[in-house]
Amino acid sequence: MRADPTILHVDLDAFFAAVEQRDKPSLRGKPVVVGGVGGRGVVATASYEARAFGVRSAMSTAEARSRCPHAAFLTGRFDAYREVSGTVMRLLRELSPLVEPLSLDEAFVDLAAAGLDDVSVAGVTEVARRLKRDLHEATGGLHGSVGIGTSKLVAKIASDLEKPDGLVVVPPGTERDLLRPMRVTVIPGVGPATAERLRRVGVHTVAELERISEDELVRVVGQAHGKGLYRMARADDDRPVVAEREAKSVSVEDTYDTDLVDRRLLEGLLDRQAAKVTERLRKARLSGRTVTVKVRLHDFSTHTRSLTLAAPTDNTRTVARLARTLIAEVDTSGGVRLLGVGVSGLADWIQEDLFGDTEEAADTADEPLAEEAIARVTRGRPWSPGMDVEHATHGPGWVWGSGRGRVTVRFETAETRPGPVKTFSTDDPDLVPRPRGRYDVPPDTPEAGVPEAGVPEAGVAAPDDATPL
DNA sequence: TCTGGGGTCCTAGGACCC
DNA sequence: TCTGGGGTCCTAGGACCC
Repeated sequence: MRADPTILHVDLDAFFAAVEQRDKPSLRGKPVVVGGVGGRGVVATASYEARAFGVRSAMSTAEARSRCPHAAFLTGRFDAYREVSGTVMRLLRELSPLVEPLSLDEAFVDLAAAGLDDVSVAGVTEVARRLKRDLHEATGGLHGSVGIGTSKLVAKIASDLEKPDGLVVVPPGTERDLLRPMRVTVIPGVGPATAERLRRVGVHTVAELERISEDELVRVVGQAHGKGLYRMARADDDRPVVAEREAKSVSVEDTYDTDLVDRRLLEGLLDRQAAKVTERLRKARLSGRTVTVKVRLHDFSTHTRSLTLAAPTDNTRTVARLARTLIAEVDTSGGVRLLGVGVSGLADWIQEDLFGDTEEAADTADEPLAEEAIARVTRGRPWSPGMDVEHATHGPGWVWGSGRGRVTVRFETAETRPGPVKTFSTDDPDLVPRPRGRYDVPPDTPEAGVPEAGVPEAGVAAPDDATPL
């Protein structure tokens, strides 16, 4: 805990849904749900209009549909979210060199490193007001909630208090009074399992948590968690804002619409995932020693099998071969709903295979039977709801929905007013996926005057890159 | 119509080493 | 011929976060 309120936490309000409403004017003021749209999808973000109907993050999309059938259900456009996130993070770094992103829509900023003259409550309140205004302008209308306090704990809790579009500064010395009446679940790290353990010893609020001894807490929730909670209950938190964090693992996983049993199919899918993971490793110039296969069975039980190599690898065939070996150790006969491949124990990228074992895209060419089955099972739809498209004569728009050989498009962008809704054949050559950044940079922002600024070279989505959330 | 995907951190037992 | 104790690595599972 610092003497001055110099830790700031920003959280963009209903982030994914807000970006969709920005880029799709007809959805402004309407319920929007972003997440998986398949039979086993869950909600990533719901707009506040959808939350009014009881739609929440992590709820199954099926339940969200029943609660709010008239909402727009969209798959995520992560390139767009990453772009907006980048804009926000740049803004924060103008405020202070010490910025710690927690996710695309959240970050801590250390104002002590910002060289401010005035870190009084009034001073930092003014800083936050300016930040919210700048953020609103730079993002084309998004809102963020800001919390400021003497620690990460307090700043994070504060940003949540007046959502959306909130601004809460917790004056030094008032932290414990703020926390005491709150439920223990406000403390990050206290989820359902920990809350239940605490409930069993009569602890529901932070005030009650404060009355438990450290030894007792360690007995109830374990060593690390217990000691941490003992301090958090007293708002005793001096964790630093850490700007650069290195990745510890890279992984890919997919849940399938139906449970899979066929061995060759599972192996073919693992090959694809191994290719994806190693491609990401190579792009990041990383390699790893431990390969992990994750399997979720029909009964939702989750199993992992891992193996550590003597030297790090980023080789697709090495990872694929290990993945096949590892899955053989799991009884998958009852059906597999999720399959994943991960690599951890990361090292800076090392040149390997000096003797010419060159990379190949995939290792499935020798199994054409599985290829067909893979194509049937893979959920990447060519036209997923929400994706950006362009029609030769009607111009830019986005996919409302598709099915039975038809795709319905709403013609509008952030700048063009809502236009017509039209339906096409899914193989209409005049309709193509639209690369990011060509129409969706709002006017009157710094980016608009400098076209290339808002258009990162990686922002072009491949046609088949419609991976569901 | 149950329960995503990408991560981080912790625990606990066994192997292995000094 | 009763056997300590610490440290580190590996593996599997689980809680939690957004």
